[in-house]
Amino acid sequence: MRLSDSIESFIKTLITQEEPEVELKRNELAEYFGCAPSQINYVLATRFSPDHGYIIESRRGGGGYIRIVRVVQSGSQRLMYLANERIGEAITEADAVRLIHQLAEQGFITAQEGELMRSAVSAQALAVPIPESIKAALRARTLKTMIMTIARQNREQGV
Amino acid sequence: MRLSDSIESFIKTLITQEEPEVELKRNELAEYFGCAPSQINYVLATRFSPDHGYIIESRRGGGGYIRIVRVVQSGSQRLMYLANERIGEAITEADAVRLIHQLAEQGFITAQEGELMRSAVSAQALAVPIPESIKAALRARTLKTMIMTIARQNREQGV
DNA sequence: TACTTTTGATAGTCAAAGATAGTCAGACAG
DNA sequence: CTGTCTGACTATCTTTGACTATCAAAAGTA
Repeated sequence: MRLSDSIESFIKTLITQEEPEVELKRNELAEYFGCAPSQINYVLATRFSPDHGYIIESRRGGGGYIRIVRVVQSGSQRLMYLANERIGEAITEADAVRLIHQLAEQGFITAQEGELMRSAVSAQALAVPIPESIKAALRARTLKTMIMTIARQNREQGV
Repeated sequence: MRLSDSIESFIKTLITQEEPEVELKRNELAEYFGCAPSQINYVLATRFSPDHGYIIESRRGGGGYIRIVRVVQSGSQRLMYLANERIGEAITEADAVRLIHQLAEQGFITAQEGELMRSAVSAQALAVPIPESIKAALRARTLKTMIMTIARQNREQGV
């Protein structure tokens, strides 16, 4: 069994129905598995990304931590579909606007939140000197991260 | 745990709705927490700055003190100030988080909208291969655009 | 008395050390 | 070739201590 898989499973046993978030020390976890600390980052990046339905928060320095939050039930469906199939690795502004509109129509977000999301992926926000391909990737990641945040809020409110 | 957080909480329990200011002795507080007096300054600088919505007044010498006052500002002028002066051409994630927190505290946005904004400028959203300098510029533009959107919403609602 | 100096009590600043986490290029394994 | 893993380097956050600045009151002085 691959190390990454073990770490992944381990973390997943810590995340339960009642408590869908864990807080870890990167160094402790690395020591527990006898691996380089950066290995933890690799696992987080490849198995706990927004694409997988997770949000990561962390802090450096004394008392630092990594918090892993599961925002959607495995196979919870509609949002994951939107995130993975509809958005993918890149998305145009026009498609993003359409998607946001649907989210609002389906009651996932309020009109105000929709406008905020639209601002975040607008040409104006992305008006920095980088290739359009990178902008499309940024739009995708930003949208997905925002959608995961919404999902998390909904979950916390029992929606 | 983290000393700074304890001190921060302690001070915040002393500041209430009815009494938005406290007066403290730096040395007494330091002794209470068993730390170096300069630790208090660190907490004030990182958690009670004007950016956090507080003003500090103090006096040295015999009978010296530190007074912490929570300030409440409002109006869309404030939003413009934040967008133009406070953000500039680039901003770090940490600064962005502080600013968003302040927007929420001052009632411009809901806590949920704040989290949405946070996610839009999070490391996770910006995890594409571009230099940190570009990311800082993107954060700045994204934040400004979102703030302008909020300002417009407020106007339309006559806030 | 009126003015100046000294002293003790505070608070402020800053740089260094300590404690974490993040990034990325390259080695490695299947 | 792809995905995994590591290590060196970087970034960020916290804590401390030595040194500095300020103030009020007491003491000294004319």
